[in-house]
This record gives sequence, C-alpha cells and structure tokens, in this order.
Amino acid sequence: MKEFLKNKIITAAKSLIHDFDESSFPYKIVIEKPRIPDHGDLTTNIAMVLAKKFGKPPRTIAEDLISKLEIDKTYFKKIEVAGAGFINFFFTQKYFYERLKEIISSGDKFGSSNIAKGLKTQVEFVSANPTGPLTVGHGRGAVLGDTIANLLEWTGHNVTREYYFNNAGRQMRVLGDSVRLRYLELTGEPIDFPEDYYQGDYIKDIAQHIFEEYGDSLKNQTDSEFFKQQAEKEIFDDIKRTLKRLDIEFDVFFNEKSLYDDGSVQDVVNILKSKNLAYEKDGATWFKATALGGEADKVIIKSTGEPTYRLPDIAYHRNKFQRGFELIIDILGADHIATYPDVLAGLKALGYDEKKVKVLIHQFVTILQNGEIVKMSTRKANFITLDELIDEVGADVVRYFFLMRSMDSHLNFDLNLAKNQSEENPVYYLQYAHARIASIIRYAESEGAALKHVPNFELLDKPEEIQLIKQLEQFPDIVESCAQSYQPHLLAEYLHDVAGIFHKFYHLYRVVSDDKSLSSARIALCIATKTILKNGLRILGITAPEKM
RNA sequence: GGGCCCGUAGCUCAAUUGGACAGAGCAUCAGCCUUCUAAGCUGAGGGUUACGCGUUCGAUUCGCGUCGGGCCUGCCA
Repeated sequence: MKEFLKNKIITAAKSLIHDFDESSFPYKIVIEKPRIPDHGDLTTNIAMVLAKKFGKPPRTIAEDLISKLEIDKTYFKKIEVAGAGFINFFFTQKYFYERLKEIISSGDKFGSSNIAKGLKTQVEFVSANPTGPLTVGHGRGAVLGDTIANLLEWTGHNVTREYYFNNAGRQMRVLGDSVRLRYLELTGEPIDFPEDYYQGDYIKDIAQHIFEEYGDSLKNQTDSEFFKQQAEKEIFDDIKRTLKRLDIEFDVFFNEKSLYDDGSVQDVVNILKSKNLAYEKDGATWFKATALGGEADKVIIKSTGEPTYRLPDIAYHRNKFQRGFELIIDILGADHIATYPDVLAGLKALGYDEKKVKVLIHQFVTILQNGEIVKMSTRKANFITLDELIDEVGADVVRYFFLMRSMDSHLNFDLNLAKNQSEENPVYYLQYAHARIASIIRYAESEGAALKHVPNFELLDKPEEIQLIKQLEQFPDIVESCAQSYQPHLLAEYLHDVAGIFHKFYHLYRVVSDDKSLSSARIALCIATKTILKNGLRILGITAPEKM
C-alpha cells in the first residue's frame, strides 16, 4: 500500500514539476503511519519538503498535489491537508476488511516474506570459549542473535547460525590446570590453588566426575591436556544444554584451530605481506592498519611467534566470505568493541567488501542483587549463570527481558525484582492475551458458534474493532523493518500493543453472543489476533500458551 | 588523553530512525468479576527529554561544547 501510494504521489508531483527528482531534495520524502490515529492511516511530508524549492507555502502545495492525485475511491475514504502541510490519507473500512481476510487465510505464514530472496546469511553469536558456564551477559547476545536470525528467516534470508570458539589458547590451558589441581585435591594430595585459576565450583564438579571414573589412576599425570579435554567436553555440553533451554540451536560450531590446520592463518599473513600491508618490527609481525585509515598499526604475530587474536579473527571472516555468505552478522558484547575495526580493515586489505559484515554490539547487562552491582568474571566465579537465571524466572521471561530493550541500552537486571515480580512480568501480558483468545475460541466451539461460513466483516464497525484490525494489519511491515534494522525490541513493543488493544476490545464487547453473524465475525477477529500474537511470539522464541 | 554506548516520569525502559500532543510496565491512589480467562480493564497523579549553542518548516532523534555513568584503548581473548 505504501509503495502504491508513493508512486501515485510522485506521479502527481511530476505533473506539477517537470524536473522532479527525488534525490535532489535536501530532506527525505517519507510515507509512514502517523503516531496519532486522528492523523490518518498514512501520511506524507512531501509538501513540506517541496515548499522551499517551490517558493509556496506547504499547505498550498499539498492542495495542488491532492487535486492531481488519481486514486481509487474504494480504498480511500478521505485525503486531507493538516498541520504544517502533512497530507493525511484515510483508508476505507473495506480495505481493512480485506487485510483481515488475508491474515486469516495466510495463518502461520502471515508476516513472512521473501524480500531477501534467499540471501545467504550468517549470524554468528554467543561464541564464548568453553571455559565455564554461560553468564547472564552471554544470554543477551544469545537471545538477540537467535531472534535476529529468526527475523531474517521470516524475511527470506537463508540463515546459518554459527558459534565460533577457541579451545587452544592460554585460557584453556589454565582451565586444564585448574581441573587437574582439583582432581589432585580429591585424591588427597595437598594443593595450593592459585588465585588466577578458575575458581568456580563447576571445576570441582568436573574433577569429581573424572575422579569417579578413573579413581586416582591419573594422579601422576603432569600434563593437563586430558583434563582440559574433559573440561571442554563437559562445559560445552553444559553450554549447549543451556542454549537448548532457550530454544537456541546452532547449525555450525566453528573451531579457531581449524584455521591453523588448513593454513588459512598463514595465508592471510602471506597475502598481507605480498600486498605490502604487513611488516616485521621488533621481532613481531605488524598489520599496516594505518595504510587503510586505521589509527595505528597492529601486531598480528607476537615476537614469541604466537598470533594475536586479530589474525585468526581476520582469517575466520575471510573464511566466511569464502563459504559464500552474502550477509555476515556478528553479534558482540560491548567489550569487543575495539576488535572489530581491525577485522574489517583486514578484510578490506584482503580485497573483500567489508560492508557485507554487520557488527551489532549490544551493551552490557548489569546484575543487581540486593541493590548491589555484581561484577561479572568467569575466572573469579562471581557471575550469575544463565542457567540459574532460567531456573529463577523461566526461559520465556529471560528471552523477553533481553528482547524488550534496544541492544544499545545498558540493561539493569535486578535479580530480586525478577524473582519477586516474575508473575507480573510483561511477557505474561502477551501470553495471557493469546491464552485468553484460545479460551474464547474453545468456548465458541462448545457453543457451536465457531466459524462455519465466511463471516460478514462489515459487522466489525466498532472503533475498537477497527483499531484492532489496523494494528494487526501492520505486522508484515513491522517484521520487515525489525529485520532490516536488526531491532527485535520493536516487535516486542508492537506485540504488547496488539495485546493491549485486544484486552480493551474484550472488555467492551462480547465475542460469543446470540447474534450468530456478529459472533462469527468477532471470532474471526479473535482468530486473526491470535495468529499475529502466535507468529510474533514465535519470532521472539517465546511460547504462545493455549491455557494459563 | 583517544574511541564507542548511554543520560527521557520515583524505578526499569520506549518513541515508527527528523514529524504533529514524548509513551508503556512497575510503584502510589480510586473504581470494575452471578455472562467468553481479573496474569485483565477504566481513571488519577507524575516530564524544562542532563545542560548550553547550532542546523531545520519541525529536534528526544542530527552537529559542536559542558557535566555525569558504562565499556574499550596490550606483543591478553
């Protein structure tokens, strides 16, 4: 509808100005749904934008434009000039009834589209190394990543969910040593547990499992490799289990080590050197980031011969391009903010279009417990695990909590509040609306009043009914814009509004009554609302219960 | 010192990406269940959008500056 109208308006504008060229205007011409319902169903600012060029008042231009518009009266009730020169369009109810019919016939698929035409897309998220359980901080990235992937799937992207990890670094060596020490402790050896080892109880659990299986037969093993491998396996299983509870599954787990094994890392170094974008200094190898507009050159291989994280990261992203991904999305926490410019510069240096990589940074989650900020560190084990959080409030609440805010706002998670008020959590507002509709439909069926024939939508003429249809009708636009801007929280807000308008409708009017035709029209409206809530919640990864 | 994010109601956060009168939840107060789910609905109070200047027909949104908070800023990942 938007596109249709835009073409009409531009045609009208062209008949007024010969050399009409949209791109020549200083401000953007937009057609959008106004915030305030009184301002119509769609509105445009075109008259204001044209005013300066024309040297006429916006309102006059608006009048002229309207007189030139050729528009079908069956879908447009009224077109008016308002405010500073907005042109407001009012649709007929007939238009909305047709949209309602479409929602019902499309059902589970309503809101999905093929806009991206199968664009090969990768979403990389979580990517926590297996050194400990996922924290609440990881949770935000996990839920955001999965939901953005859902949104992209709904808009026709061919999505691969990928988890990148490194099990070869110093962190992992320390992990193995930590487990070995705890194991020795169990065999009765006196130990001195260093402060910078992993302090968490989960280390003791892993050691306990090893002890149960092997007794003290590994007592004299000085190499920690075995312990490391056991720890990695157990921790990874744990991570996957936690993600599964949030309904998150990955298509690919990509190990950094494979980039060394297949020579990719060395390739990158060679290519950079051949392009004269890498050089040796002080025994280290440097990436000449300054040649590409970077602030300073960066070390990619230390004088010890060990690469810094930048090098494999660049090799990894090169690998993503080599696998043919056309859109590459990285979801990172704010602590990684400094790393991605180097990676992008590296890709550019290798000749890839770094604009295909979208780096989405989400801000931190601050945990408040008893009114105090809990500082998070896996090493010190003073973190709240994601698992514990799910235990406390449930997966639906966790997902909704992380999705209801924009990713660049710092998030305060008050644990006491989340526990105490979990029953008043806003997610229940949405789920309750869905369950309530399910209940109404069950009741209608038991009364034999269910949808038997094509309902007469014209009977839905109450303001709240129209308002509800208008709200539902926007769902595809919302999905599309959320996907395009990578902002799931807008969908959460939208669904909250849907639920609110429905609840209001419910309290004002009876759905199932003696009036059979009216009942069946209203049941249809309920079914459409349920469809939107269900589809929306599915994208957010939140269950839509039939009963509560 | 430099970079990124943030500052909006008592608290936690929105605001269709520059639109018309800045909105929700929680908290507070007052109402609504013998009829389809009261995890709901209706109403009230609560704001100089941190502050200043600028761009614009129009600024919570863009630019510059000041103040305040978080995160980065390593030959750690």
